[in-house]
Amino acid sequence: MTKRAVKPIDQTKPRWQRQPDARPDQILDAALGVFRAQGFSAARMDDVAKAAGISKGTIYLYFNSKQTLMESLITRAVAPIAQHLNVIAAQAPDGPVTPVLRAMLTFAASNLGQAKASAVPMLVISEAGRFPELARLYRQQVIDIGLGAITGMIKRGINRGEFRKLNPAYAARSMIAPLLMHMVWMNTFVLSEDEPIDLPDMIEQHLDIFLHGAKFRAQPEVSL
Amino acid sequence: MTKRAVKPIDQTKPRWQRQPDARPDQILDAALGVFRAQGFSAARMDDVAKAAGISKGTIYLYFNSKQTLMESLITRAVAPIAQHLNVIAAQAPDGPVTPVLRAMLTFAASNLGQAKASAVPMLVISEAGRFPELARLYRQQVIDIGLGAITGMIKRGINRGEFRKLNPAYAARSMIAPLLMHMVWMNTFVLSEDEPIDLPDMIEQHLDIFLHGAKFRAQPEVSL
Amino acid sequence: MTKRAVKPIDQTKPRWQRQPDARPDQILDAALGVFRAQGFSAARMDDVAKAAGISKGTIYLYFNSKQTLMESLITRAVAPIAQHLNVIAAQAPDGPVTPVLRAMLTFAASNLGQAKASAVPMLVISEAGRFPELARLYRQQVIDIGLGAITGMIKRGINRGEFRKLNPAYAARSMIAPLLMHMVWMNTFVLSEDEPIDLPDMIEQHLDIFLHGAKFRAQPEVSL
Amino acid sequence: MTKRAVKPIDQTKPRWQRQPDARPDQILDAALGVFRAQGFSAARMDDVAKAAGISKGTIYLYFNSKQTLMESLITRAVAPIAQHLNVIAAQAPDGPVTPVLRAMLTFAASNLGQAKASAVPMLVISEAGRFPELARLYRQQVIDIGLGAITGMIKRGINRGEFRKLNPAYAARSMIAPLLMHMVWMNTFVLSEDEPIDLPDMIEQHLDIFLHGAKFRAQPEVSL
DNA sequence: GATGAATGAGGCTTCATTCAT
DNA sequence: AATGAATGAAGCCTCATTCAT
Repeated sequence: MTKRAVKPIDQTKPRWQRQPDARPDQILDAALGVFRAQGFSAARMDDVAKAAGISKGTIYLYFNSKQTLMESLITRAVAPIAQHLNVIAAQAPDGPVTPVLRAMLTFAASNLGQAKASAVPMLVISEAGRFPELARLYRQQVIDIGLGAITGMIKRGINRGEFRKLNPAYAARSMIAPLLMHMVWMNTFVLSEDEPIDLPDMIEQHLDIFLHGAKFRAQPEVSL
Repeated sequence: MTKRAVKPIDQTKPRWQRQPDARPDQILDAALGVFRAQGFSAARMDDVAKAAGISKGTIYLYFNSKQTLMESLITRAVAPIAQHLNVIAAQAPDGPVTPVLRAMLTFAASNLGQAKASAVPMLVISEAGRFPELARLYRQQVIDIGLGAITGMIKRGINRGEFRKLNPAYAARSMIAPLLMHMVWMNTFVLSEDEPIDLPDMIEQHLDIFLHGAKFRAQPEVSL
Repeated sequence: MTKRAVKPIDQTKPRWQRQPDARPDQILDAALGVFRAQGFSAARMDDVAKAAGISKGTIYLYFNSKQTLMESLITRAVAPIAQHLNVIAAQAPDGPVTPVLRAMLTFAASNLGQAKASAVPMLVISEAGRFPELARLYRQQVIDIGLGAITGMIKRGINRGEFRKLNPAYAARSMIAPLLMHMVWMNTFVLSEDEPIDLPDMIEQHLDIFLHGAKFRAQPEVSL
Repeated sequence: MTKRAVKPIDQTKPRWQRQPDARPDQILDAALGVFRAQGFSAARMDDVAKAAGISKGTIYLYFNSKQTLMESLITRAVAPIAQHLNVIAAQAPDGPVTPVLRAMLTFAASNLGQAKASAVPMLVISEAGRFPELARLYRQQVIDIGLGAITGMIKRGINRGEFRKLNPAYAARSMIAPLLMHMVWMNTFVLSEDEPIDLPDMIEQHLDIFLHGAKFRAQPEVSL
């Protein structure tokens, strides 16, 4: 009496499929979407289930609790990023650092510029108060490595005389900050009527400003 | 949401109207602290009451709901900032924009560098999914004005030939991004064992890089 | 639209009364009734609340959990019994133990014979698997003291030559067992069509058998 | 309870009918162990399955529900006991009843003294509130017959002048109560540090007391 | 027959909100 | 105005039961 028999064709399909291998990722993807849209606390497990196309109980076959879901979400995101950052850092050739830095930031931008990729860091930022452990994990596994690679490259630039004498940690922040800002912006403040931001363009200009501004200056101009 | 008891507060006024006496501010201060520490959803009205040193029921004499509390919190923060930014923008003198921009960013940094001042924007960022209206309000009342002032100043610099031809909106982002990043950092990723960041120092170096990198270049160097 | 206005007279009564002092006992009484009828696990907090004439949430103002409710129930029952048993034991006069034992069992019977008084021990028996701690508490606070007093009295009877040489612990069990059995019986196996058992009569006869059977025999008859 | 799928089991037979092969007994044995340890409600079908070394779904090939499992458990236990009691009662020879009663109680003790044999009656006692039907079944098929046999024998003893004039129903209770008490004790209140109770010894002493106490007395002693 | 993944109703518990005092 | 006891809707989670494999 409650079932609608809209498409008799579908009656041959089973009500559900066994997918023990695919489920965890399927659930995590759904959770990511729901958590992003509503925040962790406000999100209901029912919504996650619905988004994943399964029943509420099934989630608990794969994750012990809502918290575990959140933790797994972040852990899952951390691993590949950390790995990739390490690869990039290891492959940096000798020679001028400017093109390397340009490549690094461009790569990061092409990555975090996508809504899905930035969802996890945004969750980390939003829920850091509730999940300090995960914030720490993300920091150590992702940020420290990424920011560390950039800071190291800047140091090398300074040593080579390519850049003037700068605080490399601060310079690294100056360099990547627009990327973080863009991430926050797109997830928080962007309005539908806004003129869209072309991230590659913005990053290119930012690099242009930054790299020029950072390079060695024989006689510093006065009075900026 | 379905029931709303009649409250002595004048319903025709906006809900975030400041009450004449000190209670509302006392409550909002408490709420800010609790919301920051636990997130909006996880925070309990009991905790807010305890932090304010009053009973739970008393909160409802001044605010209709938990949501209203959040809304009032952000609205209360918006007004003075917007006002102040307007004043600064209006007072900008003619002449070189570089010192003006320097002053603007330095001022903003000295402000948002404090934990309490950054609490509200962090809340907005964290709860944007749940309170898009408030994110919009904050954007329009604070960000658009602040970012607008900076963008305008950069435009003027371009027109004066002080800066080279840049996309001013992007340049403004390049300029203020480290400030936002610092805010996020301090509220999310900072660890107790970190070497502390000296915000004024960082901003000074950032301005040095940025303003040099942005200024007019007779013959652009090739291939950075 | 949902409210029935059956008796306009009652409209003057408040929907609920503040009774912070009376609540805990009120709730425990209700819980006892519900647990007895349905068993602990099968009982729903809703039912307890309904039986207590309050809302479900109110229970949690006074008890942390369903388990706590159970624990409090037993703890509440233990205290007065233990106390009373101690008093009786202390007041036992010197001289023949037979009348003392008779008084003790008669008292216990008049007490545990009532359905309400036996509800807690029956709960303990039923839920011992789930709450071994509570069974231990009941054992030590009630049984050990009560059984101990009887055992001691029997020992005295043996020493005085009033009883023959018996294992006092076993004899004590022989003596009180019908009481326990009656308790179990009334809560488990009694049928409406049964001829009712007159507990005082039964106990009297039991005492008659037991005390005669236990008393000193000059020359034990053979071959029973 | 609302839905019941068609099962290959013949629905016309009583639900507790023993299956031809070994599976049902295997499951019931497992269920008995789990129910005893955790109580009926707290026990999970998963645990029963694990204890039986099969999967959860398999249980439902043999039993329609958790309730049915419980029912079958008790029903299975009832049949052989009732049968055996009947045999004993039928074989009682003429002549003095005292040795017959002694034999009956000793037999019962040697039986119920074992943990496994007492598991079912303990379950009945614990879950009587939830399964009054089964309590009634147990009462009628086991207790009424067993207790009836003893009561009858006592009556005969009275008629023969072996015992004095007693209420036979009460006397039967006086006689068997320590056995029930021992069962409850071992399943509920026994502590590891207790001096162990030697059931045969206790029963022997109890019989000694009881049978002496019950026998005919020419001139009743005064003032017990 | 057997399995165990999947379901979904239902319980305990929390907490924003109400209201008698 | 203030309190805090009381409410009740709603969410997380469990687990008996079903069903595709």
